Amino acid sequence: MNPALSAEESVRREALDKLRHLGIDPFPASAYQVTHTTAQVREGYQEGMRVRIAGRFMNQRVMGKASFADLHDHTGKVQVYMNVDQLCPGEDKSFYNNVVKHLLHNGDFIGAEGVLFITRMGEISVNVDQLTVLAKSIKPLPAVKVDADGVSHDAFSDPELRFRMRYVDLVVNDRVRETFIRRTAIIQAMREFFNSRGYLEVETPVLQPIPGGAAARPFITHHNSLDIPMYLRIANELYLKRLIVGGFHGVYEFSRNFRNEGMDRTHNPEFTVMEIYVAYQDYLWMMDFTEEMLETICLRVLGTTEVRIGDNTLDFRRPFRRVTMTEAIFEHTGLDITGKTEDELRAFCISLGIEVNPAMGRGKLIDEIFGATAEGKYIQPTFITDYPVEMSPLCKRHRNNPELTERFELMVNGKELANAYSELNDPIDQLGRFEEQLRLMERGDDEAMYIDHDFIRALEYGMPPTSGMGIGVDRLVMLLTGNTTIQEVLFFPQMRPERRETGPNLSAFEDAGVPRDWVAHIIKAGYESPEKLAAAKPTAIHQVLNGYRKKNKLDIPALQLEEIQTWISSIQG
RNA sequence: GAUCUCGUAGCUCAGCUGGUAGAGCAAUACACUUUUAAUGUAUGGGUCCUGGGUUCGAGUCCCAGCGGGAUCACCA
Repeated sequence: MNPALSAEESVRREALDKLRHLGIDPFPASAYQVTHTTAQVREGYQEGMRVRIAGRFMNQRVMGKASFADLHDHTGKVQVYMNVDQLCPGEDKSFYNNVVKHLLHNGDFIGAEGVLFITRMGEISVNVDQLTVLAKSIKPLPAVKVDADGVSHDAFSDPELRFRMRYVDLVVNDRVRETFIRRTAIIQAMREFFNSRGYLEVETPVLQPIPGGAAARPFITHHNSLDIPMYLRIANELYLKRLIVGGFHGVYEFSRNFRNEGMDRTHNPEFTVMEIYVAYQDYLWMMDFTEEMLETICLRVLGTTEVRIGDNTLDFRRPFRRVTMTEAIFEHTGLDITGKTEDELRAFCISLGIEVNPAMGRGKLIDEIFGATAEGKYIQPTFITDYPVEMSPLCKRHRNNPELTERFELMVNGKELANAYSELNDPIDQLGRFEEQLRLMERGDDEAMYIDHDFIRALEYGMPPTSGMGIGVDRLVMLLTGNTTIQEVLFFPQMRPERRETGPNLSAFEDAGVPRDWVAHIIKAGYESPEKLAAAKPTAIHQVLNGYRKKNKLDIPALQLEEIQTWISSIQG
């Protein structure tokens, strides 16, 4: 009877003790060797076959001397049938009557051994003759029921609780487990696609002295023995290019990146990007490669290139449409940005109702126009190519137009999914672009990039022509699992930490000599702290507590007045 | 960071213009040896997020805080 526990939790804790009294360890140490998964039972059914399975005991249906329950394991569930004569062939029926009917609870892990049969209702079941408690669950799982049509009743649906307690979410919501299995399948398909072409998976620093490779606010930490600030990476791009300088012809990394920015349904402070760099290739090749990769992943993981998301059906079948940035803006606004000055573009932005400020250069203004008018319109996979040079400081200038770059972004469902360049490998141009970023920073652009002099030095030693591509893994998983929030595809999305419950301090009572058994009752009786207890008259406490004991039929000795006086003098020190 | 919105039993939710805290599932007890959202009968379970305020009286109205969600902004 701890006031911090719900009635159900108390019942389960009492069941622990009762099991121990019966000589059953609720948390046995020894391994339990299963012979089948529940899926193997369902698929390889043979009447009379003996199986040993293990999993969570769920949704028990007691019918007197017989009962049913579902045993859930990582492959699904199978029904177990327990009747008193099978489980207790001798005179002593107490295992069935006590343990099975009263001391097992929803969510307990059990092992079950028995023979297979099919019930009158036509369900494959295990007629259990050996049942082993493997681990008690002392907190009740949400009571989700799924009916014959697969409809969930009383689903565990509160997003806060689901994301804070993903372990519970995974147990009671099957779809969640499937989403994460598919996430891993997508990543594996991608990895196999790269490996089959001979590209090398690598690892590069997460802790970086300069947060380079992208424009974003970093998380800052401090290295004690070097006594310098360190940054969690916002990107790994500059390190992968160093490896191309070093002679690898193709490298890729699944990079967990960290950005100290807002959180919403498509942004988490840490997120995963797959970046790949291939020597001697350009962005045109990379478009072909990206199409092929996505088509392959879809076929491998989904068996089709079509994906339903919301009201849209996306098709990842090659080839994807290719549109230049200039064409895209013309298509959606009627404006041809070719040759337009910064002032003309700014005026156009204002006419579209886009907020502008003096820090915005020509490239930024074009990007704003695109973002406001065109970006959301590309539902089917579409490559947007040839971005203005100011927006792309790490990208090679376009072979036909020095104001543009050889860059593409892949837009899917109105959002950016991938980003790729013909990588800038001219060290002098690269330094100039970094210096331009510095000027933007001085103009007030807080997203401009830092200069990484070691990276410049690497380029000075020579980097082959290279194309690189980055793809948002979380967003890809969202698309291929039909989810619209990033939290649904991350096991543990970032949330504000829970406030620690500042409940009554139980040990403070024990320190004052109050018997352990009494502490919870004393709090429940209204004395929330030792100080409150000491402020009351000992005779009154004596009467209240013994009255409480009698009313609640507590199985602990009645209190003597002297004991209470001892506590109080102890509290008062 | 801004705006809107939500916070009631273990879970999902009702609770009207302020008047004794409700349901289903879950739990407990009993009955029931092939049930399956098992069923039937009975019982227990609440700091109505927290703290102030208005009021004879607040789950309900007001203010502040905490936490979530949505929409923005920033970004991928």
